[in-house]
Amino acid sequence: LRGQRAVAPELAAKAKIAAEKLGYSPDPAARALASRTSSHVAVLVPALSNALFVDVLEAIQKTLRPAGYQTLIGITHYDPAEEELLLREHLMHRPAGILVTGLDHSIATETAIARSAVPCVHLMELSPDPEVYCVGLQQTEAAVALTNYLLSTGCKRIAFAASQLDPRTLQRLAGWRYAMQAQGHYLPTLEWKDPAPSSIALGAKMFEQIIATRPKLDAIFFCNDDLAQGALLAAQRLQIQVPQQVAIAGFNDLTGSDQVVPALTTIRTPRWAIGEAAAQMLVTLMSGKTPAKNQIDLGFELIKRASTA
Amino acid sequence: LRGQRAVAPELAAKAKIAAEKLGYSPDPAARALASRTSSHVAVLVPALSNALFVDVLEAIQKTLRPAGYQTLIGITHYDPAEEELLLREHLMHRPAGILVTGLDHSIATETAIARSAVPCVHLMELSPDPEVYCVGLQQTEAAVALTNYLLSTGCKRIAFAASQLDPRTLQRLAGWRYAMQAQGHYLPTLEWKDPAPSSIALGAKMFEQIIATRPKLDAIFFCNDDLAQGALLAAQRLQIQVPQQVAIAGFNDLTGSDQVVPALTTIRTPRWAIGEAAAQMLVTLMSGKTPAKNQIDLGFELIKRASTA
DNA sequence: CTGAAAGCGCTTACAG
DNA sequence: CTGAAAGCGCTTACAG
Repeated sequence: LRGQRAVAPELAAKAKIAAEKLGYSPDPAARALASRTSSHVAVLVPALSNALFVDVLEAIQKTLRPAGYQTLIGITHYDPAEEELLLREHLMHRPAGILVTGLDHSIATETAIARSAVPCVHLMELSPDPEVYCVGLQQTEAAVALTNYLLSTGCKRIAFAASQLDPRTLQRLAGWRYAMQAQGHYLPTLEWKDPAPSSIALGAKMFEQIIATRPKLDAIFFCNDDLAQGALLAAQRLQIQVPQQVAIAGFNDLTGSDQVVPALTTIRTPRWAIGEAAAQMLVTLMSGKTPAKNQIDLGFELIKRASTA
Repeated sequence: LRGQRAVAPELAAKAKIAAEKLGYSPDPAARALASRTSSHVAVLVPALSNALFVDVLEAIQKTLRPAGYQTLIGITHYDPAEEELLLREHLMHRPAGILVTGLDHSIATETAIARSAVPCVHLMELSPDPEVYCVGLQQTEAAVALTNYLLSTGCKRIAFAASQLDPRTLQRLAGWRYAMQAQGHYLPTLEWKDPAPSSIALGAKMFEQIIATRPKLDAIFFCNDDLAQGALLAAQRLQIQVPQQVAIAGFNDLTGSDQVVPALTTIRTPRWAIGEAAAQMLVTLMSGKTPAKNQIDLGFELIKRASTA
């Protein structure tokens, strides 16, 4: 009835009809107990308040559901300890697969995944280890590309404003730093860090602080679009012309970034494609097959808009 | 070991120690099979692109996880047919409880829930039927309150701009209509409807269309904050003064609404409290108890900001 | 208050 | 290619 066994076709058809008639539906619990694996996939993301992950999740579900898997979403709040706890809880339920964000996890998380032998694909980043399954983009390179673009428009004093300070933000910081150093424009005082979660309100606050402290900046590169959107609003309140007085750029091309005034220069990240490809790779792994590649780099796109010269 | 049975305490302690030593962890699949119920709760929300539901979900998970339940999130995309399909899939897994958004569901959805005998709590709205478990607010009344406030500031020609046209949006439309009719200011031409999902970009587009068609409006009441935020940006591009030329109001008090220029007048909805209270009510029901009340009205708050006079 | 048996509804070897 | 038995790891009555 599951199409697993070589059965005479008429017999299978008869069984199917009988099943229909009786309204039979298989019990996932019994199946899970007998087969020692469930149809659940645990997905661990840092936060849904970052619209980025909403899009990733949407793409994951769209791919996993037709393949017969249920998605269990865990929100780690960017906290490795919470991630570890969530993972333990999910592992108890013997998921068929795991999708985790990024590559930086606690040792306990890493070993728990490895020991469980549950297939696992990493989202958003690319690992130097070719054995690790991951789908993402070169965060560092994307930041280099954006910084180089800002430099090419004549900006020299380009600040980097980081919030949350999660691994991907720090990779972008490294990319900015690399590009700035390459042109001899790097200064430690151009780095702004705030561990608070990114939001429009935080972006506004950071912009006010940065402008108050360093009034002669050419540009500010925010690690996420919501911060940059907030900065644009703060600039409007302070009557600071963007990009004439200071250029502003973001990262991710979130919703609204094409609407703000001026429209935001940013890096578009292929989050739907990442979610879909990662889910697809996991489906392959869960069915016992080997994916064509262990790593998929989906790239990024520099979006030039009016918030930079 | 589960603390269900009356057991001599020393014996229980001994068992506990042995369990620790052996690294015992119960198998949820076996438990589900034997007890005919799982520890899963299915949560059906329309979309995660509306930040409102991200907050509701966060509160639900925060309440359900410590109680030992796993959350299975289903996204219906505001489509009753998709909701029905999702619910069927979830019901197959015999969830311990269900949380659904709103009260308008397909007949098949309603009967499937009823037949399953799985406890179910409805989110966001309040039912006229006292038997139905629900936690939410009076959407209609909230819209009346906001409209009356706009009227009290001297606005007469107040348009209502609706997107998505889901049940809650239509309730708000009804509230606006009621308040406008009460003052004799209602005109059918003041109603603007767009079935597309609400977003900042759609709000900008709607604002441009409305202004082009009806240049002499006093105010526009958008059914959701993201639309209103987009409208504010469009007004800025068109150099239309808010609220001097036209006042703008939204609904939900989403993130950023306090930051936009001018800050947005809106209705703050208690979404975290709704998620928490609904999850709590469901936990009570799942443990076989009767909740204190079947319906919880968590109210709303009128937030007066600079986008209205 | 405690132990041991039966059974939940499947899947997986194992015979035929 | 097909049928029937054993067993997955729990919970739930049922004896003692």
